[in-house]
Amino acid sequence: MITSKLKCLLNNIVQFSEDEYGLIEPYFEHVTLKKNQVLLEEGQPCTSIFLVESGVLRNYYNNDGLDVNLSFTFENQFVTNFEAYINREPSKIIIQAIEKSEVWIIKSREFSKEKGSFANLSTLIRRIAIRVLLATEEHHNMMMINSPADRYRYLLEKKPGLIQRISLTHLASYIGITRETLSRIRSNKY
Amino acid sequence: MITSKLKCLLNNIVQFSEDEYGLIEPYFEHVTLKKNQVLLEEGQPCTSIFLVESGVLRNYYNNDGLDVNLSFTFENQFVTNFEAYINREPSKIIIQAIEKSEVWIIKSREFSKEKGSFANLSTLIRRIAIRVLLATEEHHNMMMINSPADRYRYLLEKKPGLIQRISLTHLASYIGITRETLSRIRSNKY
DNA sequence: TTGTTTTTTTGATATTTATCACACTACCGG
DNA sequence: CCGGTAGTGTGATAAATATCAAAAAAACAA
Repeated sequence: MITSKLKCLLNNIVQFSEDEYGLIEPYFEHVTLKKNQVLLEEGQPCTSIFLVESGVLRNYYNNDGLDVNLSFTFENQFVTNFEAYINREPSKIIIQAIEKSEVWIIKSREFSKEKGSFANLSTLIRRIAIRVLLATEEHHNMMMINSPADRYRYLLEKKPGLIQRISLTHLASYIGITRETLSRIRSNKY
Repeated sequence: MITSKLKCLLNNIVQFSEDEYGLIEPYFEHVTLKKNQVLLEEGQPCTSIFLVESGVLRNYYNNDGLDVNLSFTFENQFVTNFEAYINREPSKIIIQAIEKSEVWIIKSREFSKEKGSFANLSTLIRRIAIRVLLATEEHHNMMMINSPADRYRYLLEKKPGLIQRISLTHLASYIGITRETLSRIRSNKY
């Protein structure tokens, strides 16, 4: 069921009519995730885009038993694994709730045939794709900052919410350093 | 003038009719760049997508006088600065030819009004955007590999063409290390 | 060719970061 | 309130990487 809250979120991106909401409704599913529950598993196909209504998702992959965090998705943000989504490959990445989260699953792969006859839906997916792209690019540019301490300071300035809500351990992997080093950066040892 | 070579490149992405080529022709411009010539300058708006017909482009930004290389674009590949393109901001990045290059400038921002009435064009731009996105994501994932030596080995295996055609200095900045360190990695000092 | 410039390599040293081991703290359920 | 567990901080040491300086090699132009 498409709630008024969801409509409000979507209307920020594309204006839908009530008739259109009726048409797209079957492709929206609402789920509640417990802390640490996995939304997209490694090896699974990725046919959906996820929209976080509340809570936080962690987007990571596992490298020899070691987690590498790629992104965190907060309220009103979208996430998916584009590589798996576009190329119809099994996902190499894992998406997990790190707090209790309310998430909308947009099963956009399923209505791809209908998109041609439904311009607004096509526009919605395209705009979401661009948002996800820009978020990836931003993290990418952050990672190109040579010193880890500078990367942390960049986040402090540009993404204070991230620093507040994400644990030191997760943040360290996101910045590309060890827990210990981030702990020392934080206490101004460097 | 839309050449048969360009048609061949575009047909890999979307099938256009001869009539359609007539319509989109005004938005395609062919340029020849000398070595080191700049295609997109810092601070300029970015209203085009670039398609490399021959040669190589370097996509980088300048950080306190130091170049940070973000990507290299080879034959048949597309590049643009999405952040500037989408948000209509001045570009923070610079695109430069590092060899003599033949490039198509696709002035896609200019025909955005016509896109609605021209589904194929819309599809072309969307598919190009996805290609650029996936390339960015791939570099991003490469950068998350912790050790620079492993990043180099990854490129050796997955992108041998890159290693062959890009100078050590440019590669080092792309991998995120100094020239000297890359030189030593290459001669197996580590 | 020759000289000039750019790029790459090498060495010595300083700095940064990882690793390992363990102490400390905060939080949660019984 | 207690005890367990997950998360964070600290110290000592090893490893990786940057920095600086200079030589060697390669590319380029006259």
